[in-house]
Amino acid sequence: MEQKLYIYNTLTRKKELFHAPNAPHVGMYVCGPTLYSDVHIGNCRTFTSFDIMFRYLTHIGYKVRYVRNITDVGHLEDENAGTGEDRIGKQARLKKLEPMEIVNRYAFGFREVMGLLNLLPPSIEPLASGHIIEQIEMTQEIIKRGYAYEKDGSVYFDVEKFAKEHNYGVLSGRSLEDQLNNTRDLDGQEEKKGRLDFALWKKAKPEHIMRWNSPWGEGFPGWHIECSAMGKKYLGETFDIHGGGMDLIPTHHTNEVAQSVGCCGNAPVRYWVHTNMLTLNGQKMSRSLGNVFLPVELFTGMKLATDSPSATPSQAKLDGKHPLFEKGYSPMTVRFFMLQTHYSSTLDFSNEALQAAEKGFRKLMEAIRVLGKLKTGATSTSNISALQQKCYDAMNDDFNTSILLANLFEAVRIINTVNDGKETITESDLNLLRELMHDFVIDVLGLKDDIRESAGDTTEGLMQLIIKMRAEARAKKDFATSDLVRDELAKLNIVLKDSKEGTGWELKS
RNA sequence: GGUCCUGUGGCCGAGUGGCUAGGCUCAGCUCUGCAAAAGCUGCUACAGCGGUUCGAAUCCGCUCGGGACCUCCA
Repeated sequence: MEQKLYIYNTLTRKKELFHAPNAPHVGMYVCGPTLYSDVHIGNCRTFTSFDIMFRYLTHIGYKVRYVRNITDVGHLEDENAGTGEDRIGKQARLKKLEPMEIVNRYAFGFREVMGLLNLLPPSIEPLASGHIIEQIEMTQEIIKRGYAYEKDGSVYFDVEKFAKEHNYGVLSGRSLEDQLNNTRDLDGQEEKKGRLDFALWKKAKPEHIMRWNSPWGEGFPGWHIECSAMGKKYLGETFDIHGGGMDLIPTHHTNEVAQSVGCCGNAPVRYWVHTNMLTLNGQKMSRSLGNVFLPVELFTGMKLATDSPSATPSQAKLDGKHPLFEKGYSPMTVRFFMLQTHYSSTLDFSNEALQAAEKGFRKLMEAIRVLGKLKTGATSTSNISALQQKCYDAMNDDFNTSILLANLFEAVRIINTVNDGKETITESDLNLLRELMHDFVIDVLGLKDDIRESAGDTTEGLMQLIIKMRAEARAKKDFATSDLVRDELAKLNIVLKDSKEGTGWELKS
C-alpha cells in the first residue's frame, strides 16, 4: 500500500513528506543508551517511540535497517570540560569489576526491559568499543580536512573554523554568537582553541581504565564520534532518519552533524526526529536530577532493595512498596500509556493516568478477543474501510498514535455493538476489521495481551471448566453457588463477564 | 541571564481558523436472577487581556503560570 507519510524534521522545523531515495530501503539510526547504570523509564519512552516508527515504516512496505547503538566506552562525567571520571570506569572501580562486566550487566537488563515492553530488536546494535578503528579513521579524515587539531595526545574539533563555512547550528537553531556568549565558563579547557571545541579523541590519564592505542597515543574516543562513525559504516554517508531524545539536539547531534560534514562534506541525515521527555511531577526525569525510577519498579509497584544484585526485572530483589506507585502496571499498560501521547509532547507520570491507561488497554484487548467470535450479517452498519483509512491517515501524520488510538476505540465500539447484536457486519467487512485491528494494534503499536498471556493454557482450561459448572448452577437457579464462584474468583482478581453468548473472564492486574 | 517550547473539560491527552478526537472518572438508562461486562445518553473545555477576521481554543501582541536547553542525560 502506498502511503504518504509526513515526518516532522528538526532540520526544517516542519512536517515534510517522507521521501527515501533508496526506497524500499530505509536507514534509521537512533542514539541508544550509555550503559553505566540501568535504563530508566524515560529512556524507554524514547526507544518505544522509535520502535513505533520502525514498525510503521516496515508495515507500509519499507525495508528498514534500524541501527541503535550501545555506548560502552566510558565517557567523562563532564564531557565538555574534559574533566571528571569516566562513568563506566568509575562503576568498574567501585564494584571491582571489568568495565565490560559493567556494560554487559546493564546491556542484559536493557534488552530484557526492551523485550518486556515488546520493542522489536534493532537490525544492528553496535557497540562503540567495537568501532574504535572506525572512530580513529574518521578523526584522521577530519584532521586531514582541516576541521580538527591535535593537542597533547587529544584531538579536538575546531568549531569556529567549521562554522565559517557551514551552519554549525542547523539543528539547534542557535547562532554561533549566542553559543559563544552564553556558554558558561568551564574548567579544564586550556587545551582547546575555542570554547565550543569538543573532543574527537581524548588522551587517557594513567588511572583511566578504558583505553586504546591511536596515532595520538593511548586514549579513548570522544562521545559524539561513535554515532557518526557507526552511522556512516552501516547506513552510509547520508541516510534517511536519525533519532534520539530532544535533549541531544544542542550538543550531541549538533556535533554529530559537524563531524560528519567535516569528514565527508555532506549532511549525514535527511530527517532528524526528536522525541520529547518523560516527566515526573512536571520535571524531566533524568539520571542527573536523580528523579528516576526503574522499569521493574513501575511494573511491580515495588521498590528495588538496596542490596539487590541487579535491577534487571528477572533478577531484581524487591523490598516493599514503592512510594510513587499505588500498584504495579504491566509493561503493556505502560506501553499503551506512552502511546496515548504524541512522541513530541512531554508525558507526565501519575497513578491516575496510569490507571486510566490500564482500563483503556484492557478494553482494547477484550475487544480483540471478542472480535474472534463475532457473527456476520447481510449488511454492515459501519464503514470499516473508511475507518481503516483514518488509521493510516493518523499514522501518516507524523506517527500520531494518539489519533490512531481514538480510531481504534471507534473499532472497539463497533466490535462491541455487533457483539451485542445492536449492529451488524458483513463477512468481508469483518475480515477487514480483523485485518485492521491486527495490523494496527499488534503490528504497528506492538501491543499484546500480556496479562492474559501470563495466565497460560492451564488456567484457560480451568476457567472454562469453572465457567461451565457455574453455568449449570445458574441453569438450576442455584444462585448461591454461582455467586460464590463469582465472588471467590473476584478475590483472585478474576472477573466473570456474562453475556448472551456465554460467560467470559478477565484477569485484573 | 540567553535561546526555545508550553498552558485544553473532574483527570490524562489529540487537534484544525468555522464541521468542536479518544481514554479514564461521574450520573442516568438498556441488558441481567443480582452484579459485573457491554451499549446508549448526559456533563462540553480550550490561562488572562487586547488585536486580526464574517468567524479563533486554533493567527498576532502583551501579562501570568509551567517546562526544556545553554554542563553529562533518551
